[in-house]
Amino acid sequence: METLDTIDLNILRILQKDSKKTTKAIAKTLNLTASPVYERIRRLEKQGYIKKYVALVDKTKINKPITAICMVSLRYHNEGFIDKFERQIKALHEVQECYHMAGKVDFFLKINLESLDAYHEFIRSKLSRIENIGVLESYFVLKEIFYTTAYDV
Amino acid sequence: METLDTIDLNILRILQKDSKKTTKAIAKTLNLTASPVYERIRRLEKQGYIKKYVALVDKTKINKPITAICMVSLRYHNEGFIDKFERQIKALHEVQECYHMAGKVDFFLKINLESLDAYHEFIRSKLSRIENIGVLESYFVLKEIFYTTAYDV
DNA sequence: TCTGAAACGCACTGCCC
DNA sequence: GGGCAGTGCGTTTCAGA
Repeated sequence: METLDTIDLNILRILQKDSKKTTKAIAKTLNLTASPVYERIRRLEKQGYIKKYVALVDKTKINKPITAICMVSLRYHNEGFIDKFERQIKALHEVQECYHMAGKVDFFLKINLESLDAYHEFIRSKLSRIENIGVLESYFVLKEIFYTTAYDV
Repeated sequence: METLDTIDLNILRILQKDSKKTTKAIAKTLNLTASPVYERIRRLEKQGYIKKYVALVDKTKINKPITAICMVSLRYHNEGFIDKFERQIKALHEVQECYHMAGKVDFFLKINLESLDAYHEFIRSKLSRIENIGVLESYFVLKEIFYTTAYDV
């Protein structure tokens, strides 16, 4: 697994923005033919640089306009408790992202729902039912200023 | 622009997980032929339910192992200041996400970098140079427990 | 590692139900 | 709205350089 050259990075840049772009079109912008571009993409997939290809959906159109960031601190911090919490969070399909953090807050959760009512209900009947949660603080997104899944390679 | 039926939602579920799945394969799992699936996907794209198709890249492999969440509060909150801040943030390619929040914190930023040193340098030479920033608080991701771009449709 | 050509499969269209 | 058959294009493979 060698390091990536400029062509590889350019391919990643392009596919991170638009994975539907054809290898032919990519080849053209990189002044190559389709074959080497095709080979490189396959290599980037195989070596795990590209994890997957996904469709990004408009959350307001599918009735998930509310995004909340929820900061959670646990009461007890031994290994068993943390693992259990992680397993329980993974089972909640409303949670889109969950990070174990450094510092006084233990976890960041990003949650998408259809309404504040639904969020209230989510906290009441699901999140707060998880044992061992000490502090639970919610922040709401007023407006998405900027969002991209692309890294600056 | 009518509401989505079960087949549309199933297509969204599939494409959010794997956009490389062929219409043929999708058709098979939904007990349909390729044509109606193809038509529906085109409609979902045209009506904006599907915004784009992207490749998701492994951040550690491309040397961006550090993810930080940065909470920013502005000093002054009139319209001009907020707009200007948003424009300045968009120009920083290290920032992957930026949300205007409700509450005492004004903005959430998600930042990916190659090292803590790079983060230090980013704060010092870029973020803190933006005028009108009052409070600036950083949180670091120890471990990504769960991450998906898919909404629970 | 790239080019160029050849084979294959899927996307896409049009017509039928 | 879905099924079916046909066409073109992109993907995929391979020889050669």
